[in-house]
Amino acid sequence: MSVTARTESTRERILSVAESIILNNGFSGTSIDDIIKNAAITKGGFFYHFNGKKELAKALVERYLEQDNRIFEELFFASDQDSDDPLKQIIGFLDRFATMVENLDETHPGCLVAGFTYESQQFDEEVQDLIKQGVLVWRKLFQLRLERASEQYSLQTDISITAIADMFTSCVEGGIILSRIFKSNDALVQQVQLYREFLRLAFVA
Amino acid sequence: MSVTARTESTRERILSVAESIILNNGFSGTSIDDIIKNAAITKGGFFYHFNGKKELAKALVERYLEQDNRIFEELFFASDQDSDDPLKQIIGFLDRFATMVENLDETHPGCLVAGFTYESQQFDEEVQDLIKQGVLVWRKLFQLRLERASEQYSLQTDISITAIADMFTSCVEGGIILSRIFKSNDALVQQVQLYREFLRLAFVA
DNA sequence: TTAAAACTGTACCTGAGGTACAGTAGAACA
DNA sequence: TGTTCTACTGTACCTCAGGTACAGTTTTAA
Repeated sequence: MSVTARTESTRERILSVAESIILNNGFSGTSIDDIIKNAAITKGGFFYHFNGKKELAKALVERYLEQDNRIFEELFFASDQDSDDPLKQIIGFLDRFATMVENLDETHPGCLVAGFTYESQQFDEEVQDLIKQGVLVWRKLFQLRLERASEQYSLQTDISITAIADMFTSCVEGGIILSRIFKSNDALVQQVQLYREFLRLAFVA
Repeated sequence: MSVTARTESTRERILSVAESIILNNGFSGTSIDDIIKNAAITKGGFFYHFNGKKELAKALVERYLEQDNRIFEELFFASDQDSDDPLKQIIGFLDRFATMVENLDETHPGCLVAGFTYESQQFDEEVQDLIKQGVLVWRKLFQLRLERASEQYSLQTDISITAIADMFTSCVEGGIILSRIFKSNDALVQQVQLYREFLRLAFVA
């Protein structure tokens, strides 16, 4: 194991453990002691990797968005193979996303972006901007295909394509909250399916 | 001023101040000192009204759900006057809700239910159950009317009426998160309008 | 074998959350 | 008018979390 790998695995372990605790206790509700106990590391070790909690927050958001984008790209890559039709690509993506959630062993862990939004004053401008840029990336993923779809299909609503693109994020965030409250992934799966149904009804041949 | 009124106004002031700070800093991120400074009260005064932070949390959720239900009932009462058609009642409600959000001076303050969901381990079973019951009340508000609507209209999707009822909560919670990230109520208004559009397209005469 | 990276261990400071309780202002009631 | 209770204020104190600092130890690459 190289030095880099050793470092990365410890750093990654800290981030992974921190994220899972934070999603259930909030950022302020999670102590560094909580994190180091579960990551099997000492306080000194923690501060070797991160200058403090603020730096951890930034690293967590960066890591979360990277992981998320990787998954989204994979799902869209698979769906893009199936069809050239932009609407079918989106619907394929949503079906794959729903299946992925259905196959989770436990309730969806939650979204760091949403969690941090309800504690936004704890973070500096930089982290808040990272979050905003992250959501804009999700928007773009859908907006591009929805705009192409609106050329081939007749759109049955006046609401902007941008808002319809954001509706994915909205349904997922809303669905996650419902799933956490009801302690079942069904709610999230259903909200994603409902977004799919909306697109099916709003774009007619 | 009666004794009761004096008490109630102080207690109410504490709750109101606490809610607004908590929605921006999280529950754990909000200190009792933060609350008492902004509520112009001493620590002793705070502990006269609440036995501690846990009791405050419970009171906050109870108060939030009561206020929320009062607003929802008012909006539905107004819409129920306009029409006997259950679908039109819901659409009237959504339009009024959207207008209410549009008329807010500042960005929507956020939803305590969503905020607490991302810090759920900080609260005991009782508070978590209060939150769950609150969401079930919102579900019922829509489900009753949607079921009646499904008798008069042809429903264009297989997804359950319950999930369509929960979609209101989902769109609002998702819309609030988007609005907070983009620092504009437009996103929330649009997501509510999109739910309206979904219902319009899903229920055909 | 050496030097740097990746830690451990300890000690210490500040401030938040919370407890306890004695004292006091003001309304209500007799 | 004085009494009494509610609704506080003020103070003092305890514990633990967040964070700092840094010296010492192990691990790894060259």
